[in-house]
Amino acid sequence: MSKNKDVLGEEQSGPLMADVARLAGVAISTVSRALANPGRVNEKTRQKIDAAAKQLGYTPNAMARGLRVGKSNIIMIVLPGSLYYGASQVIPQVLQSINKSLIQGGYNLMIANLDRDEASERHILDLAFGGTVRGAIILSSKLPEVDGRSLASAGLPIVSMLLDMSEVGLPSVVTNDREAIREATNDLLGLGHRRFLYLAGPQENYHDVERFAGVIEALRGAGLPESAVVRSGGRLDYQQGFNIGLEAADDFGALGDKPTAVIATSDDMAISFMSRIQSMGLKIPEDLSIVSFDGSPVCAFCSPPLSTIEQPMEEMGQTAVALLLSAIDRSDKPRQLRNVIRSRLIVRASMATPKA
Amino acid sequence: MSKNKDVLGEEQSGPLMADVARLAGVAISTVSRALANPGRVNEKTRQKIDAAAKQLGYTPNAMARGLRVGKSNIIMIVLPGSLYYGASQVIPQVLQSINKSLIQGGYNLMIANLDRDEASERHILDLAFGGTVRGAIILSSKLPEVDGRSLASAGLPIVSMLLDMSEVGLPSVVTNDREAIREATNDLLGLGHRRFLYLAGPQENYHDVERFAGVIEALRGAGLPESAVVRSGGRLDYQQGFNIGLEAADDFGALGDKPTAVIATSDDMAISFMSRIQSMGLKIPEDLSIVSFDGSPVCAFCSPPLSTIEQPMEEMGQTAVALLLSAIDRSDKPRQLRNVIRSRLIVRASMATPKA
DNA sequence: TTGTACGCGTTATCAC
DNA sequence: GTGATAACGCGTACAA
Repeated sequence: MSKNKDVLGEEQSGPLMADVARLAGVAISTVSRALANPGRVNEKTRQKIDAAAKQLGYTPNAMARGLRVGKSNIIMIVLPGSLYYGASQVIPQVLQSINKSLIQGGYNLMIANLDRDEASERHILDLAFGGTVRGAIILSSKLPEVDGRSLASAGLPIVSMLLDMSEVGLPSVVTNDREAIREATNDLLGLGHRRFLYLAGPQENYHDVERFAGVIEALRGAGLPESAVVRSGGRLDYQQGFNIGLEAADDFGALGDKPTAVIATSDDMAISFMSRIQSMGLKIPEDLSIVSFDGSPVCAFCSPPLSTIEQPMEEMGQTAVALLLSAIDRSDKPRQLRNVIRSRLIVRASMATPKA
Repeated sequence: MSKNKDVLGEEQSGPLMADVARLAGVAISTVSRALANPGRVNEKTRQKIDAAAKQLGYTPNAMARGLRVGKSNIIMIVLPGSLYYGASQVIPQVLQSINKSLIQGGYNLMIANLDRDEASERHILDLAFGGTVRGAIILSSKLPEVDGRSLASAGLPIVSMLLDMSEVGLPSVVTNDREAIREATNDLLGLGHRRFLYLAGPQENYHDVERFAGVIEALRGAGLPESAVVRSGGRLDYQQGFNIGLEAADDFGALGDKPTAVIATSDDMAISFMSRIQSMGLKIPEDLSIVSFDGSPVCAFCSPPLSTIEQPMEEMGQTAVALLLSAIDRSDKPRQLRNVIRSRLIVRASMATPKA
């Protein structure tokens, strides 16, 4: 029985299963079955029930169902605050891709921000332990852990995206950063470059390690020493990639033996770096070649157009969701924890043969 | 009693209120009170209960509470698919700002995509009528409506953001688009520009109308006819702002009496437009001045740096949440439906006096 | 195939 | 101030 009261100011509550049952002339449980397992009910009664439900505009109550079956249909995505910064377009792409895949599977997406304060950790843990969410996709290297509660021990399926956490047992969807940047470096070597500047991200994290390793591997392959690359950036307190690029440009100006090619770990850094470098009178790519990471659409419209390594966010999101849902449905462990999605170098005019 | 079974493969379920009650030696209802209304319980027993809860790592079940009190603590944000495109950085900023404000109020944020298909509408309606969400913030001009169910009649507090929907009774948080673009146009007039190109957004929507009106108002103020501005863009099927800019640049090339200033309704359009215009041999700002909308950080690093009208997304998000929560708590109507947050023109080198 | 009865975990209403 | 008890709306054994 709908609790609708005609008194204004009262909470409205839509039609209940009981209302549908009464209108269709059947028991509540029959309605329940007709809606959930349409197969286990007489075709004729099912039609009666469907008609009644439609007539009343009935919508099942998700919380009541969730409580009863002991499961929610909400997945949370854990976003570190630092990811929000910059032009990388990563967040919208990831969210749209993941949400789309989730909805097809009957799930909803909830956002959880993981900042550096304990409150945000506690909040995420409440979501996990309070039964609000059924699984999590994390884009953070650190799992929330407060007061003995830990996201890892919440009994919740978790999939890591962007960061490889297969070593701690989490299914992970990552790109082949190291390989991609190695190939990009090889391209630069092939053009004749012998001295490099590497713009590190804000943290000594997985990506930084992998990407720098890719550069080193390429150098080794060409018989060059590690000293052929100079590191810049990597400041923990800089979240805006743009700032890193500016600082790095200043660093570059102060450098003695100048590199002829720059490898940036994000498009933001590359864009602001290039801007300042050009205002210092240097020409791209004549004086300096640049390649970066992220694949932001805006790179195509820089002057000169910027070479960048595109990360297939759409596919990563789909894969992450697929892994998560399979972990939820059949609780079997995935065959391989580490799932690599290949990224792709988009070559543009910012790379050329060195002048001297 | 926690249903933990030591059998592997069984669903884990954390400690219940009953477990806390037993450990503290009190009744379940007392635990409930101690946690919800700490004032209405003896200080000493409250401490016992808190200790027991902490020891067990108890987290209240959100669905059970929601079912009982008939309210959820989830807010949904309705994002139109078209908003995801481009470099405008609008989505991440909005999400972060809104989520932060919501969490402070004890709410969580759920994402709902509104595409052009009926399925996405139905999905949003299920969320609303199924009791999953307690309120909605919409960034879409159209409210989902399928099979007689309509989001407007879901009995759910709704706040519109970016788009002014005060005319249909929805509290709205908008920027002063028209005024801001009028002032920007005035600045261009002051520099000596008399002929303009206006790059319209993908739809004849609220923003387009407002912004174009701002241009016209400025022209009128200067005694110029409406024909002083040429419209370009505004194609419905183009979602990527970058493409609009490219098309518009081609349109510009074919134009007879060439404008000397461009007003773009998004940074994406302006960036790609400028890129192609420059590759056609024209110089910015000598041959053509440009100003655009969005305030993307990347504009500062274009060549030349791009003047843009910054929309204070952070403040808009906070205001939207404040409106929504006040509508939830005290169900009184807000004094004013239309809430205007002032945007701000950031002047950069892309604007100058016309050559001829 | 359909109906009856109970329980999911919590909060609110009542007595005590 | 505290404890027993009845809901909240739905799913699912079990019986019919």
